[in-house]
Amino acid sequence: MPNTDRISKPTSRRMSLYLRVLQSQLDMQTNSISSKQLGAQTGVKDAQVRKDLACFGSLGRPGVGYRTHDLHQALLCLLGMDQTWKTVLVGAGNIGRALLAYPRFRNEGFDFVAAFDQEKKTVGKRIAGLVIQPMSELKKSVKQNKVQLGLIAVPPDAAVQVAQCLVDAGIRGILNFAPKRLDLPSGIAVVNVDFTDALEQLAFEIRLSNNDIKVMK
Amino acid sequence: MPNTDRISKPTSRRMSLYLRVLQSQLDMQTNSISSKQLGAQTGVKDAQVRKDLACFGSLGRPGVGYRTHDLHQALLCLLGMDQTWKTVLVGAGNIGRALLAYPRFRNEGFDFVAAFDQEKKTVGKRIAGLVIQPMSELKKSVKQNKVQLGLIAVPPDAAVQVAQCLVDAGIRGILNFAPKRLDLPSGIAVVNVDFTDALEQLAFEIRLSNNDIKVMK
DNA sequence: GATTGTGAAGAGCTTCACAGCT
DNA sequence: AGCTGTGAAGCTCTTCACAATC
Repeated sequence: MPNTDRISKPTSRRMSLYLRVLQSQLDMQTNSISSKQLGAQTGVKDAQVRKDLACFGSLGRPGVGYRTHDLHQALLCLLGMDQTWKTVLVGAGNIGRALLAYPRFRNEGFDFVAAFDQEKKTVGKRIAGLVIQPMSELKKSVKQNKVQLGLIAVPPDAAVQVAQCLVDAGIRGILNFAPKRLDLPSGIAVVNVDFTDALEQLAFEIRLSNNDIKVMK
Repeated sequence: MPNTDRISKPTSRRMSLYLRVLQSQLDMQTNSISSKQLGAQTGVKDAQVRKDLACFGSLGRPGVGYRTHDLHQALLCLLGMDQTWKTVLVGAGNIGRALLAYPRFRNEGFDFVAAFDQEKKTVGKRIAGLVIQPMSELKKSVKQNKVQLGLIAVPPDAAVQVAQCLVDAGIRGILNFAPKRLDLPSGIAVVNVDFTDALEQLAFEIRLSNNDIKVMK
């Protein structure tokens, strides 16, 4: 039983990285993995890896490392990948449709039970096995199916309203692809994925390495 | 002329948030904005906003705030949005096609000059005004067009190879949508966008707020 | 009166280094 | 010998608080 109080955000992000390494290692029949190896494959220092994994108690064995199977199980459980998460998609535009079809989501326990869109043209179409429903059905569907997660892939102006609707319907967490800040009650988890943000970071970093930021009027 | 030495990663991320607020404010003819207002709309404390903006020198006026126009210009410039970035897409699957069609990219100065895919079925198709080319053309095209940015949206196993190819062709930065760590020479900027990561963070946060992490064998 | 810019304090994260275990 | 777990040191980021400015 991990001491979750001490798991910081940076740590939980790295946990995802460790999990990914473990998943590729499991196929290869490796019995153990050391903090050094894990670190090398994730770009993290070995001491940091050990600190991160300390929340699992004494999982590693000195002189050997961590049993891959046990560590994999522990990470799956910690990151909530040992259960199925009922999920809905709101917004079936280009991005939304790509997300619906993203095979990795289904493989990792995210079960899309419904998808919604405002456009009459889109409603009724079948994508990745789901028929797109009108927004008017959203609240009812989330409640009835006890959906826990919502993916928001609508234009920024609609995002706040959609989020509120999901929260009213009893959702627990939102993955937000709209470039818009969602100010939701505590108790509702929000993770933002913002493509423009990411590209701006990239442009900024390139300029930094160029020593190129001079023009500032 | 900002002192870029002191701009930390957390700060540059928030700069993107400030820029977004400014862009919506500009339309509304507001002359000035205070650190308090900026903070309220981004979820950042006012003192933090002022510290972040300190790299621009004395841009703000005590008692008044920051002139929206000047701040907007400064942020555009800092984040590299005052120029056009020649960009290629590698991988024209569901995600790749959605990215090509994402209108925000074009609006913010990212100019897609070419797109590539391995699948013969996909090559030759026209998406968002671009004809998908075979991978064999990638290196030549990047060199000839002096492309600076690459978007990688290929399966994880192919990502490393594609990245190497882009680097060899002289690219400056990579936005990586493949769930795979890219270990590239310093001087090449990499920003990762990992959907599975994001969903794992969400699942983890929900469990945290549930106080639900008990089972750990 | 309102707001900036910033030194100093506070909080948090990472790295070091080593005792202790296998 | 090799590796973990961890206290302590070092570093970075955030928040506070207030003099200076408009």
